[in-house]
Amino acid sequence: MLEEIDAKIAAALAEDGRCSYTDLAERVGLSVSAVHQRVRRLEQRGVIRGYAARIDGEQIGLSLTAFVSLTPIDAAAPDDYPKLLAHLQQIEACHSVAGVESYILKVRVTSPAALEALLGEIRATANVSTRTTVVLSTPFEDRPPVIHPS
Amino acid sequence: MLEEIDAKIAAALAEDGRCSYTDLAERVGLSVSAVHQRVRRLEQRGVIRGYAARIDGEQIGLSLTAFVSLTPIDAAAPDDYPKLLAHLQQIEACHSVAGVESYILKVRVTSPAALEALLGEIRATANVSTRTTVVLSTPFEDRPPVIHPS
DNA sequence: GGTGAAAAACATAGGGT
DNA sequence: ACCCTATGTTTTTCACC
Repeated sequence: MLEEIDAKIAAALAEDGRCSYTDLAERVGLSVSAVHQRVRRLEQRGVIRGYAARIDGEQIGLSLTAFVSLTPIDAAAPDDYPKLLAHLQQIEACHSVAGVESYILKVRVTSPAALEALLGEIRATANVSTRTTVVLSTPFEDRPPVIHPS
Repeated sequence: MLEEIDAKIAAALAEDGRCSYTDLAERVGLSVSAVHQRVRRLEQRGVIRGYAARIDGEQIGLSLTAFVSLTPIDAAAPDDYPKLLAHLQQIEACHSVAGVESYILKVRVTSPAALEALLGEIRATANVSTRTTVVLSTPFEDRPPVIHPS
């Protein structure tokens, strides 16, 4: 949880990751160096885990997004699936979930053929059965979180 | 699709959104101004849609993540659900999907009570039934996409 | 598309309150 | 924790190839 000024800073950077310290300082009413110090503390504390350009998948040929749910085939512990799957770079996210299935993956690929190949690799790597939900369109995504103070 | 140098630049910025033009220039072997120009073109073309700080949800009190699937209750066209739902800031992403359900939302809230309240708002706003899958842990998330040239 | 150089803006570290 | 100042870097623009 964040104190009010830190919340404002984090919110501003979540929205515009390249916002200058000078801008931030004006917005929150502190000096540039005070803001700089606060940002570094937010980074050290792990509140800010890094910065990223938001890339449009379509424009770089990743036109197919899907959610893939995993169900273990034998009763082996699914605890290390993430480690097994991490090398597959088409997997953008991996969530352990409560429900009939154990994990939900979000994947992005160039084509149905690439999806088929990826699913094969996932099944082979982790010994799971998969259920895939294809994304048709994405009205919005990656919206910055609401950051409330205190 | 991107030409080789643009692909390198986009990949570098996807990984570190605050990477300086000076650094980028060294990596790709061009002058600072050439790189600057290319980045601006990538931004204009919409390949780079912005920059964001990666915020750790846990650390700002958003300790509960879930996927919410929507099924329309009457046969009304679900085309404008996204517009209806956009004002709910706890919804981080909204995907239209192929499958039994029409949409998948990714939501982040502070508590089970907040999730309950949010689901009520979603149902009331969009006239849908919901199916919710709670995230237990997230081994990885927001990994930068693989950007291949050409 | 690309370069290089100059001006303006910014980041960063140090010392003081 | 914050402010101010000084210094080095980075961003940005522009004239030219």
